Amino acid sequence: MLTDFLSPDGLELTVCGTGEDGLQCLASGNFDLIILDIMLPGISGIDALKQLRQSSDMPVIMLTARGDDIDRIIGLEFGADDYLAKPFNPRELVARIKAILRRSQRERQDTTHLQLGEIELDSRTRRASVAGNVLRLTGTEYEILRCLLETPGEVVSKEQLSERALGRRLLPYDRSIDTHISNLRGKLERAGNQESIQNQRGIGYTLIPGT
Amino acid sequence: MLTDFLSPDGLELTVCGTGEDGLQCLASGNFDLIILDIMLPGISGIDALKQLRQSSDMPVIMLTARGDDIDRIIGLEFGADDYLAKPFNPRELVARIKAILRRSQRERQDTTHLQLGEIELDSRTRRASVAGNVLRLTGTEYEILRCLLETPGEVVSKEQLSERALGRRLLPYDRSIDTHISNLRGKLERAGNQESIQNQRGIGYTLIPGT
DNA sequence: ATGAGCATTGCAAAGAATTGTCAAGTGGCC
DNA sequence: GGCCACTTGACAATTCTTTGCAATGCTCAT
Repeated sequence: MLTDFLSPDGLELTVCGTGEDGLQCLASGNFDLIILDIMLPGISGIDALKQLRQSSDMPVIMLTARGDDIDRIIGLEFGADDYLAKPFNPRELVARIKAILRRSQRERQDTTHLQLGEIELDSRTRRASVAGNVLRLTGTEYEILRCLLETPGEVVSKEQLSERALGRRLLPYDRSIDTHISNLRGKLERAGNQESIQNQRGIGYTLIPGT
Repeated sequence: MLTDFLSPDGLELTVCGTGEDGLQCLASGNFDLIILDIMLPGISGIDALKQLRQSSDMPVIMLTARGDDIDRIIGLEFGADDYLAKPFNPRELVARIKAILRRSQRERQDTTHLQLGEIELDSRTRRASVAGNVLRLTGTEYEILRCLLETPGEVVSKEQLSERALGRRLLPYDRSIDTHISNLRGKLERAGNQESIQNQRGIGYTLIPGT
């Protein structure tokens, strides 16, 4: 039933019958949000939530029996993001899903001030600088640098860079990222930073503290 | 209230009522991160931050009144790492605390310096050197040397090396590791180091203190 | 102890895949 | 048109893998 209501809005849904099923499903797939019924066969919704929260802060909307304040309060305290009493209006569910997705998306991209060594990046003004020299970066270059700065020292795959900076999947024989990286390196070097972006062959790129 | 939300995640908290209090508290204890309210009795949060930044680069999260852009911008310019508008979602605070701790922890351990005899390895810049001569290692060679340096004197199996340096299982008839070891030896020797990488037949390789 | 037989390793060289970079091409926008 | 950002293609350079063979080490029967 839910699937019918969600798909017109471009939302995809995977249904799991039990808590165990759900947790297993989570491990195997890539999801943005969880709708969790308190009343579950097997482990309870609360327990499932508790377990989930140990490893993830994925948004959760709880479904509770009507007026069941206790569950609701407990749920919110264990880190649910919203709740809905059954029976619910499907349109309301869609609205809440969208509200939460919007918020969590904003939170993700809302880290304001990134810095590594002499490289600084202010997402408020979308400006980057090296040792105080402001860089003239294009939009794509800025996004790539931001991806790298968010996890300094760790490898970021070209797939990730393509999806986040270019907004599309990385295609075979796609040289765009390579070219952007090359240009970005050039700008960083001209501003005084050497060898900060390193390639990990077949994996991606790493940003290391520069000279 | 905050204490209740932070302790489940293993975070300890010390609360100070005023800015003066806070600065004094900092001097006496060992902290990882500061949550700073702009609105403080006594000196303002901004002033406290300014003062703090003269002697420390400890991570700071600022709490501002909702939508108070001015405070936020000033705060970031004086070196806050992130901000949160009041009233805030406690989970969001926890998430940001963790993000910042993760970052600053990584920066700290990225300065890790491995050394054995005259072989040195700087994981910050991913550079290796022998007796001061910087080596030109490829990514894989660097990873292999790092594996060996992490447990000097102990045997590291080829399986481990393959998984950590190449990111795949060691296949039958796979000679890649052997070849990389060979090349690595060549580079070490040319830089002045003799016989540091020894083979343990059927088991793996060992790094021993060099010449 | 000795040497044949087997598995493992060292190393060089060829081959394949990935990446760096330049230059040209495309398309949007003023 | 002219400018700018992005994409694409070409070519060289780099890095990794595979292959071949000689060298080494281990086991076991003699």
